[in-house]
Formats: sequence, structure tokens, C-alpha cells
Amino acid sequence: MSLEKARKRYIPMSETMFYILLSLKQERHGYAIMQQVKELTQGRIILGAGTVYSSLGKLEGDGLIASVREEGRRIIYTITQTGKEILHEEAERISELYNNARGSL
Amino acid sequence: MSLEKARKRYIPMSETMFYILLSLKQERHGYAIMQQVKELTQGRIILGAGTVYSSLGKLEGDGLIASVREEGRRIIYTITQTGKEILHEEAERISELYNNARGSL
DNA sequence: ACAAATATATCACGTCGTGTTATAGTATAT
DNA sequence: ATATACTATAACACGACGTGATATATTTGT
Repeated sequence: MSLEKARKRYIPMSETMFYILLSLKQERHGYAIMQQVKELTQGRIILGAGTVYSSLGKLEGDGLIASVREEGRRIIYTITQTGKEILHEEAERISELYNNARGSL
Repeated sequence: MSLEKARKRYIPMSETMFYILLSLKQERHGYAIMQQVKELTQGRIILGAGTVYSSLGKLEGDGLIASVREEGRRIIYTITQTGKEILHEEAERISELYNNARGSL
């Protein structure tokens, strides 16, 4: 899939995709992502296994993440350059959203 | 639909739903919402007619907005108390998202 | 040894956003 | 006056996504 197409599909990105991508700024495997996202959101977001592994498949297929190695059953992923660019754009979108949401806090 | 069910369905809320709900803090009709959202996002979000009117139907059916009156063909909506509460929770969620996203800006 | 936690995979389901098409009134320009 | 663009709402079909459920297997703790 082209970067252009990836951009179209991933902006706006779901909260789930965003947190998975964010957690992969450091190398991690699926199960560790679940724990990291739970921690980042103080337990608000509990990702199910189905969510994590299907999301990883999509993100990898679209070139936003890549598997770097395997450790036994574990498959270790990391974010790609394309993924970083899209994450950055996503952060800008969230910033805009935040500025518009502040008045409702 | 109960408030409890509405909360479950609307958190996390889509960006589209959020902006429509936000724009209804002041009374507005569908077409005016399209323009308001375009303005709030500096042209980034252009809502299609299908998106706006189907979203208004869902939000009204779930009690987050209500039609207050009609002016010819125009149907004027406003946010309800339930809608305000959910909008507030949503703003809190976005705030958390923003704090986690800042490192990627 | 047994239970709980770790770890991945896959399927079916419902919801949502969007493009498209349709319809029609209103305002502006030529 | 008439054509064009803008305003305004409605309904449908489609694809993408998030999730729960289920299955399987390994490892760790008690």
C-alpha cells in the first residue's frame, strides 16, 4: 500500500490504532502492547486480544510497523519511518481536537 | 435508550460525532453544522450530507441532541443535558489523548 | 499438580463514516 | 426570464474497523 493511501486510511486514526502505534515507538510484542496501553490510560483502555492482533496485522500490512525479530512465540514489532510520519500528523490532529475540546472541560 | 447505554456507545466517540455535538452547544440546523465544523477545523474536516444527517438521526435517537423547532425546511437542533455530560467525558478522554500525543509532536 | 498469567490467532458481528443519488427551495447573475 | 450555484434534507449501499468470543499452547507461581 502506498504512503498516500495509508495517510488517507489512517487520518483520523482510531484511539486504538493510535495507542498501539504510540507504544511501538519502543520495540514490543503484542501482549506487552496490551499492558503498555492499559498503563498509559490508567486502566481506561483494556485492549482485547482480537483487537491487538488484528490491528497489528493491519498496521504491518500498511507499512506503519514492521516485525523486527521473534523470541520464541513472541513477535517483536517496531514503528517504521512511515508510521512515525503518520503518528506525527495524528498528534497534530489530536492537538487541534484538544484545543476545540477545552471549552467543554 | 438509557444513559448508561449511551455512555457505552459514545466513549470513545468518533471525531465526526464529537464535532457535531460540540457545534450544537449553540442551536443549529444540519447545513449550518457542516459550515461550523469546517470552520472549527480550518477546512480539514468537510462533512458530507450523508454523514451529517445520519449522525443527527443517531444522536437524536440516543437522546444526546433534540430538535427544538423547525424553520421552513430547516430542523434546528440543540444539545441535551445528557449530551452535555457525554461531551464533558469526551473532552476528558481527549485531554488524556493529548497528553500522550504531545511527545510525538 | 493445578491455576493463573502469558502469548498469539481467527471468526462473526454490529456500528460507523462516507460517497452517491435524489429532491427541492432560494438567491444571484446574465 | 432563466440558468446556475448554493442551501437543505433524506436514504441507501458499501467498506473498514473494533470487539467479543473462542481456540490453542506455553510458562510461572503456589
